[in-house]
Amino acid sequence: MNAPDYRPTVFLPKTDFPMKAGLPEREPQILAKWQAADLYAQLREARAGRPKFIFHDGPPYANGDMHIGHALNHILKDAVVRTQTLMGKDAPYIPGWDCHGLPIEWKVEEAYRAKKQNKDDVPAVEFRAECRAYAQHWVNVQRDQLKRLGISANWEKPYLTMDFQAEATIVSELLKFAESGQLYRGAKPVMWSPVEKTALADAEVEYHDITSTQIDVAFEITEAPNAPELVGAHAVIWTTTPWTTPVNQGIAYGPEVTYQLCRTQDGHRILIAAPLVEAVSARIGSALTVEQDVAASALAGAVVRHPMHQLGDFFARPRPFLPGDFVTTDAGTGLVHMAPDHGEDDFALCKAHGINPVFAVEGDGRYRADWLWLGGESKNVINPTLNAPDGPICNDLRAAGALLSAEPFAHSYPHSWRSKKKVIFRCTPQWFVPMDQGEHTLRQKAVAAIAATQFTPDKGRNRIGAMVEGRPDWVLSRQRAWGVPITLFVDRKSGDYLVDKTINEKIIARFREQGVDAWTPEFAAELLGDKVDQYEQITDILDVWFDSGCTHAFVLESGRWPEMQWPADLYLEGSDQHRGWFQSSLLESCGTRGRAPYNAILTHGFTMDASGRKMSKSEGNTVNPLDVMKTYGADILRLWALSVDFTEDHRIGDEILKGVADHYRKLRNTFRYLLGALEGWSEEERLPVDQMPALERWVMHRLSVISDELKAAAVAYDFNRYTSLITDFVQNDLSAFAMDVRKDSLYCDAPTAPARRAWRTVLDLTFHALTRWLAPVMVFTAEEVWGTRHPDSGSVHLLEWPEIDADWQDAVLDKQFMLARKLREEVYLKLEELRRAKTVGSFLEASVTITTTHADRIAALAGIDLAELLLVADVSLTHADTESLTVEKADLAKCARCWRHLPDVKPETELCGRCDAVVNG
RNA sequence: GGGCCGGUAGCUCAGGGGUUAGAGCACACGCUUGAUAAGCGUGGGGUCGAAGGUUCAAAUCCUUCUCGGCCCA
Repeated sequence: MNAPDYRPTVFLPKTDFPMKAGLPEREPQILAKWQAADLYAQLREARAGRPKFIFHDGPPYANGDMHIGHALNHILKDAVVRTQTLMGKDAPYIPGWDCHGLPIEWKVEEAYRAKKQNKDDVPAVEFRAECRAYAQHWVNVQRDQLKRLGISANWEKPYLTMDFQAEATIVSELLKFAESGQLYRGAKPVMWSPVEKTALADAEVEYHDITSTQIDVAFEITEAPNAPELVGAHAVIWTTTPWTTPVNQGIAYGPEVTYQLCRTQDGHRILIAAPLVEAVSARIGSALTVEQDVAASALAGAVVRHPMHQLGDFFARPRPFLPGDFVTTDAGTGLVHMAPDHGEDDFALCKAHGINPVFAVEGDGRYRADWLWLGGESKNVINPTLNAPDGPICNDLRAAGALLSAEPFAHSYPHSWRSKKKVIFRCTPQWFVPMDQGEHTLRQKAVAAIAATQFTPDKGRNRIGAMVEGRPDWVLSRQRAWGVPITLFVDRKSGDYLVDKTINEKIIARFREQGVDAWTPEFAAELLGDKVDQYEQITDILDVWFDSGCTHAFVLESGRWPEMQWPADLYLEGSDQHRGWFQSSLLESCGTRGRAPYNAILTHGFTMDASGRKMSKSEGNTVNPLDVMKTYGADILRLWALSVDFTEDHRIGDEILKGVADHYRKLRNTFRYLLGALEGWSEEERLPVDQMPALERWVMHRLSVISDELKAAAVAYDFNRYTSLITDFVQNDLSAFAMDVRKDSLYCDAPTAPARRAWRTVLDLTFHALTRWLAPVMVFTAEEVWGTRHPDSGSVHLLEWPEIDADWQDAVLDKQFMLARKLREEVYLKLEELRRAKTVGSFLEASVTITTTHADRIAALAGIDLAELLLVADVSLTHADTESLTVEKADLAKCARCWRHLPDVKPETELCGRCDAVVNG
């Protein structure tokens, strides 16, 4: 006989909330609602007067589409701001962009080239206007893309470093350095194109294979306090740029290198590195006899003289041996000739020993007219004939008896991207901020500020600390057009820059009105009056790192965003910013305010491809966040970013995203079940805590414990822990256990039954907790879920941390359930055998008999309905002399409505007592 | 080449001297067909990047190597 169909009498979950998310279509609709309601403004209002959490957004460069690094970075920022907001803080988010600088300048130039136009023919004002328009275009593009990610920020009023107000702030900050005497004009070797007569950036240089002249040059040793026998011998240097020999000022040796004194066939004694004796012998065409080893330490304090010393003055000065870590024995002689004007290593080593550049080569690449050797030579230094074996340099050296070899040499050499001509390193005047000036130096202040800053992860402290301790003075100047000018006037006679507060205020005021275009000769004349000819108006612009170093002043302090405060609680960027923004902000703020502009720094690693390799367009292994959003949705990308260990490098790829999408589905389905299970809920149904059965109290205990753990994770910015706490709770405690156990009550108990009301009360608490906890992660889905149940109560994002009582925590109860769940596992192991033997299908058909020697366990489980918890027909747990666990098919009738196998099933209705009462009573 | 950092199941992550290294997902098999393009259960899967060393005992501490990353040269 067929059982009656009781399905219509069962209270199954009911909801319109779709299982399939359709995020790519749904998310933009939710976004539009937020925008229409101005959710960001609502948030500010909702949190007004609350303790503030000041996050300061680092400005991405306004160039190109959002890439995966931007996406990760902004999702993390958003998660910080949203979790802080959830915890009740007033956490404003002012997004910003870095708008000046070479890459933009370059793009605009590129457009000129395409039109066969020359940048130099375009008025500077016009050129800058185009740069400004270009930057604004990408700001708009990136802003839309970041909005689509669900980032909650003040998109109506972002900060741009090219705003006139920002440009005025940057000038004002620069002048603070000037007024406090923290600027000086020094020199530094830069890539220089003698053809274009301009400095070049690294990005403007390309390498080509060319043939140069390599020469070996002998310098006579005149003093050697640690090895007197060397006096009269010759130290041999090797170079592929003969034109630098007229500017030589010393010789570098490797402190770890062993040298040898060798005798040539014609009886000269020369000093070279031991591993290079053969190579040198071949080059100079003479057998070499090693006379003695010379330790590097013997060279300390030794001195040579220049082959052209007879010219006097500069050339007559002694040239010291200097220890240089960069000296290798890969090629050459193991002794490196030092021309501080023309090499970075040379410059740094000589500077450390008080030897300064001499500026012998001018902008057009020719030796200056008064230079004693080759002054007035018409060829510039990159001219091959000047450097050739039969050219003037080699000829003079040969005549002086110093040229041991001169041959062609093929190598890769930097060229100008624009003119394709060779470039040189050349010292040029630059503006610096000194790191070690005064009693309380900038370096000391910065080091102290680092010690006072909180780092997440803490290793960041190490990294920036090592950099700050070792870094050279800060070079502020660039010889460029698109940027904030260094607004200084230099006295042509004294070389000092003008410090005049009144003038400086006028400069700042003018910049507020006109921005960087204010810095014209006309303005200089207006400021200086008849003294204008006495001063040189500086036309260099500021390194964009200085711009970004000033964002704290503009955004936190200027009052343009009244919701902000100085200093920031947090800066959050990729670990590359230890050298970048973290440091520029630190130095700028220490120089002007004596402390860092932030209390804490959070860094993230880089996103690699699926196999852990760096993404690059040429490798074709990039993952485009815009595509991910189109395919999966922003919430998937967010869940990904907040699931990985972002403090290290981490990966993204198809398999990973599919895994994230699976996690998402689990969470979504749980919400769907909650919504269905809570259908028709009304507040009258709520049951007081003291009437809750044990399982309900245990779930509340778990909610309370997890609430604490989640808060701790959010405060520590440990989002990967935050999300896994939630998914583990949903998967293990709810889905696989409590929800499974309580299906019977939810589906079959009478709606008024206290047991069912208790469970629905807990489901309601769980719903409120989960929607809010997940709101900072799955921003769109949380809103969709919330709106499905509470369509008229505003955004989920306005809500605060769920009210969960610490009193719900119950260690005894937790132990009890740990034991019960352990037992459940053991029983299921046995039941699976029964099932494989086809004795039972559903575990509801099984009967469990347990004996144990542990009376304490029986006592601990007293008051818990084990049959209910294990979803079996019945459980007998008794004390005995042996441990045993047997399972068998229960000899009980099945209730046709609740499917449980029970003793009180009436054959005529096939209903158990409970179900009979619900259906017929 | 230098500074800093990392490598635990197919994937995302726990564990940071002490039983047989864990979780979730994925996979396989099964149950259910009343969360159903869902839910539940069981299972297989790891020389903890490699090699040395310290120790009674190493995924864990040390050294070297290797692979990868960021920043510099």
